[in-house]
Order: sequence, then structure tokens, then C-alpha cells
Amino acid sequence: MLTDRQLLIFQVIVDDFIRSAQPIGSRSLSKKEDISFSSATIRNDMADLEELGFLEKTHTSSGRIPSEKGYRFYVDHLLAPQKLDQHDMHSVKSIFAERLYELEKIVQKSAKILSDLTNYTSIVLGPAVRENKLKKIQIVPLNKETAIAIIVTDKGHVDNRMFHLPEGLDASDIEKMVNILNERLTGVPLEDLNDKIYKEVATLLRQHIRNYDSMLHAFADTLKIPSNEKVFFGGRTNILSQPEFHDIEKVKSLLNMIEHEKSMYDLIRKNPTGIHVKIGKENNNSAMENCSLITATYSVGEEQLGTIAILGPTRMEYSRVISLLQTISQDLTSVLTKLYQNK
Amino acid sequence: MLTDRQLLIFQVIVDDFIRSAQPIGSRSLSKKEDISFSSATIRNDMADLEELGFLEKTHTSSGRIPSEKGYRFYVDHLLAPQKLDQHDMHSVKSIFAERLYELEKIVQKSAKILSDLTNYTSIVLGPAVRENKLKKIQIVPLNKETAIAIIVTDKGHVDNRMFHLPEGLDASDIEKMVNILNERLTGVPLEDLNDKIYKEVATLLRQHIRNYDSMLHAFADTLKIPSNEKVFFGGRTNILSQPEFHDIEKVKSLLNMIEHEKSMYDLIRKNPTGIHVKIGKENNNSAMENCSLITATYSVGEEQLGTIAILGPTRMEYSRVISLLQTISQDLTSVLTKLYQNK
DNA sequence: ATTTAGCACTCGTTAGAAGAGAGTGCTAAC
DNA sequence: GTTAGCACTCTCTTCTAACGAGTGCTAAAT
Repeated sequence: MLTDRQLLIFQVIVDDFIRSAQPIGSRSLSKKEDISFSSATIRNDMADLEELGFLEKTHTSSGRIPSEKGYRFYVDHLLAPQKLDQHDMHSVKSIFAERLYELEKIVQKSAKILSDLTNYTSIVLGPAVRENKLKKIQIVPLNKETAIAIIVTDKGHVDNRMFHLPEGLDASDIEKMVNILNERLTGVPLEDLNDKIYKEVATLLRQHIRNYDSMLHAFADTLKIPSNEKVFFGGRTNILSQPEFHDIEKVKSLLNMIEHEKSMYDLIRKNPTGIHVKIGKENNNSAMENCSLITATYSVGEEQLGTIAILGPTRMEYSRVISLLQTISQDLTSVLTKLYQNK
Repeated sequence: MLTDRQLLIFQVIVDDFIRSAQPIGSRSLSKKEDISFSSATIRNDMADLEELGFLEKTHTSSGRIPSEKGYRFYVDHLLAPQKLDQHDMHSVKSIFAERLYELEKIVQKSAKILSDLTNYTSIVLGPAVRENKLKKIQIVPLNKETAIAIIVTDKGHVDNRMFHLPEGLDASDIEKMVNILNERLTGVPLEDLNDKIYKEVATLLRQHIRNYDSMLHAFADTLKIPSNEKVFFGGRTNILSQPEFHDIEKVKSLLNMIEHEKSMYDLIRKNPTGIHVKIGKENNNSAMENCSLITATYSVGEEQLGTIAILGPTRMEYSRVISLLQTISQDLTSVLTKLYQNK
């Protein structure tokens, strides 16, 4: 459908625009070394590319910029898998240079490095805790009225909840309860804990513990609250340095969106395994009309753990960002698998 | 030094400017109901007030705006302690309406309410954990190589660190170690833990635990890392709706500052007990030249716990913000004291 | 001795006009 | 099929003029 020349012109326009953020004119293209056609020829091809919906004009006599459809085509068909340059590669490896044990820290550092490298905003979702399996429950009484339940999962995630202690409970009751819980619930995914407690452990507990009912409610209810899965950001304000965001109103709606962690979480979590690119309106979100979002997933063994994403203008360095995400998600996966794979 | 009329004029100018963000001219003042002097009289007084450094002009023939010195004077001498109106009071009380046990949640909710009410940015420092005293240490082995140390403090703060397990350690060693640690370290402030372990507990441990040295290092080192004291924000982007921040560059440096949690932490933590107002350059920070920061502290019993702050333009609703902070910090103090006061 | 009216002057803002520059579409020639 | 040429369009910048809000100062009024 497209001639080779049109393809070449299109590619150069996209690449140029991604660098310069300026509409590209036929004359400036014809002066390039690897293009040997006259500006008029290029103009004709540009007109065709515009008719096909790949290019747009900002006004009747301006140069061309890629349309969303154009970016889509570019990402799907013209993107040569690119190797990271030395500097990028070096930075990525530095994430894993220190011996970090804590998943959160590794993930946080990834977000920081990604945003520094790209000058876009990075968003990294921590592991989906609800699928983690219970390793151990501990209950630490603080005073007569309150206690903290501490939940450790097989992936090393630690969650804690405060709850109200019913009166007339002594240390041995708590100890018994903890023992029963650990015995019965180890290995159960967090999301099923609450269910399981009521269905399988309740009767057992009733036999051993005084004042069982109020204790159970106070405790089990705290488990119901979904543990907030963490969202880590890097370079939240990087978007401000992009020329297309000189309009305060756009910036505001976008930053508001970013500040509202829940919606970012929903937007990003739903992506399936692998690398995905959402361009402009494909994000289905008015604040992100001028943005592209690239997501990649990371896992431990078979189990998909989290997502790592870059949010930038539609005029994004797709090739480089994709390579970066690919590398980081692979490295994350292999490092985390080594650390947390159940043996 | 100032006549009553000058005082009145000054106060009206500040109040007006805080509302409108526009320079105030003599004519518009003379038309106000509670001012019965001619514009010329007012102009003379304005000139005097400018000479004294309380007012400024944006250009030679503009109306006046308050200077930093002016705001200082206004805050120190003209601020009538104001009652919160019903709506504000109601919102503040709603922070404590639900029965929240976790300090973090209460603090986070305070930040949210504060920023929503004021349309400025709120910053709330969680408790200074390092002064908390150890309540309990737990160690949960994850697999053969790693374990998690969980530290619970008397104020209900839970901290956890992953560390590397030396080889050839079995469950009973860990149990012994945990028992010794709990026996010896309960009640010790977190900041002293590391010291205390080396000085007082080390010899004891050596007697009971195989492979003691590597274990000690791995474990004690993890305690050295200062637990990051949390900073909660509300309305990070509210500043964007203030007319004085239409300049993208200003916004950028300010948001960058805010994103860098450590510097915000340092800036705010150093304030002593009570309410403090820092105006513009008093903040000693170029990104905050056009901002004022109002801080208030909250405590549990005698012990100062954290700080709660509002960051807005120098043209801030000082009176209302101060009342809000005063109320919230008092309420926080009384609620938290009730919850966590050691009995 | 204050207060006020009057007036010349200053500065920022807005609107319009003019010209430059970059780029296009189309036609006709190569 | 490609290119040169040309008229045309649109943005951006610069300049000017006019307007409005506000000031400082002087002289008159209280």
C-alpha cells in the first residue's frame, strides 16, 4: 500500500518530530542526507500520507506531524528492536548493583532510574499482594485495648493492621489464637484469608478462646480491608519539561490524575503480560489524550507480579523506552525469581 | 508609629489582596464602605506604608501589594484569632469520625482534609519513629537465605527489614536470638538499638548462638538504616490553581522540591513546638520564595510526635489556615494521646 | 495642619497593521 | 514519475496607538 519512499519519509518525519517537537516541512526533509528527492516530491507523498491518516497538519500551511494512527503504525511496523546504548545499559544494571533484598526498594529504584533516563514519568506497581501466600501471622498487643496483627507473606511482604482487643483476653488466649491461625492458614493466599477464617478456623477457635466472637470480628475485619498495593512514581514532574505541556490546564489535569493513585493503579494493572503501548485516546482518559503509556510486566517464576510503566507525551521515544522497559522487566524478573522463588 | 488610619488601610489592603491577588489602588479603597477618606488621603498613607516597607508596587504606577515584611507584620500584629466557620469545623471533626486506629491513616486523612479545605498543599510528617521505643522484635525466616526482622514500637509503628541469613543456622538459633533481643531491648528507643546491640547484647548472643558473628552483622546492619519517616501530602497540585503560579518554571521548581521528600522533611521537621509561619524568603529556599509555610506540631502526651503543615502562596489566608492547623493539631494530639498514651 | 480636588505622567494591556518566514497545493515543464 | 516555480495561507514578531488604572505632587479647602 505504501511505497518504499513514502515509508522512508514517514519514518523520518516521526523520528524528527519525536526529537524536535516541531512540525516537519518538505524542504527540511529534502535537505537531509539520506533523502534525495525534491521537496515537491516529498510534498506529494506527504499529502498521500495525510490522506491515509498517518500525518496531520497543525494549520493549513504548516509542516506535518504524526497522527495517533501514524504513531500506532510506527510502533507496530516500523520500530526496529533497538539495543540500549552503553550509558542506558549501565544505568539499568546499576539498579541491581547493590545487594537489595527488599522488593519495594528494588522496585522503587527502578522507577527512579527509569524516570531519570527518559525524562518521562515512570510508574511501577508493586507486587499484587493479594496473591501472595501467608507465611506467618503474629499478633503483638500494644496495650490493654489495642494490638497489631502482622502478616508476612511468602514473597517477603509485610502487612500490619491495628485492631481493638476485646476485654478480658489474656496473653495465653492470643498465643493460642496465633498458633491456630498459623497452623491452619499458612500457604493461603491473602485474598482468601478472611473467607477461610470464617469457614474453617472459626469453629476451632471457638473451642479454645474465651470471648471468641468479638475477637474474631475485630481481627477478621481488619483483614478484609484490601491491602493497598503500592504504586511507585519517578519523575512525577518530568512531564512539565515537555514542550507540549506548556499549557497549565493540561498539566493540571494530568498531574491530578497522577496524584490520584487509585486511578493510575487501575489504568496500569489491567494490562496483560508483556509490553503494551497505548497511544493518546487509546488510553480512554481525557487527561491522557496527549500522552502515551507503555507498560511491561515482571514476574517471579510463573507468577506475574507487577507492572512497570512509562508515561510520556504521544511524541515519545518509543523505541528507546520499549528497549528500556524490556530490559528492566527482564532483569527484575530474573533477580526477583532468584530471590523469592520458593524452593 | 502607625496611625490608626494607616493600620486600617494596611489591613484592608492585605485582606483584599489575599482575596483578589490583584494590586489594590487608592480609588477602589476609598469606595469601600468602612473607609471614608478620599483617594488622595489614602495615597499619602500608602506612600508612607511603602516607605516603611510594608507595601510594594509591581510597577511605578500600579496599586500596592503587601511586601514580605508587610505579611510578617500582618501575621504578628493584625491577625485576630478567628473561629472556624461551621463548614470547616465540621470537616475537621470528620477526620476523627471513623474509629481509626492506625496513626498513619489518621495522619493521611488529616492531610487530605486540610488540602481540600484550603486548596493549598498540605504536608504531614508522621511520628518521629526513631524516638519510639521497642515493643517487640520478631524474625520470620522466608527461606534458607533470607529472613525478615519485624520491629514493633510502643506507638504501634511497625518496621520491617529483610536480611541475609548466614548458613548453618537453624530455627532454634533464631528463636533464642529473638528471645534474647526481646528480653534485653524492650523499651529501648529505636535510634539506640544498634548501639545497644553491640554494647550490651553481643556477648550474651555469642554464648548462645552458633555462627554468631555473621548473623549479628547482617541483622544489626539492617537496623542501622534510618527508618524512613513518612511524609504525607495532600493536594500536591493545588498550587497550580493559584494565579501567581501561572509561570511553568516556578511551578516546576516548586513541584520538584515537593517531590523530593527528604528536603521537605528537613524543611518541616526542624520547627519547634507550636504554630510557626515562614513567609517567602524566610524559608531560605529559592523554590519557595513566593510561598509561605505554616507548621503546627502534634504530640502524644509530652512527647512531640509530628508536624502538620500547609504550603501556599505568600498571599495565603493566614488567619483561616492558622485556625485550621491549630484545631487539627489539638484534636490530633488529644485523640492520639488517648490511643497511645502508655498506661 | 490635615484633607481633598485636580492634573500631568507612567506603565501595562489590548488591538490592529505590516512584514517576514515557513510551508503548502497546484500547474506546467522536464 | 519527478521537479521547478509560483501564488497563497497561516503563524509569529514587531510596531504603534489608544485606553485605563493608578500614582505623585501642588494648590486649594477645611
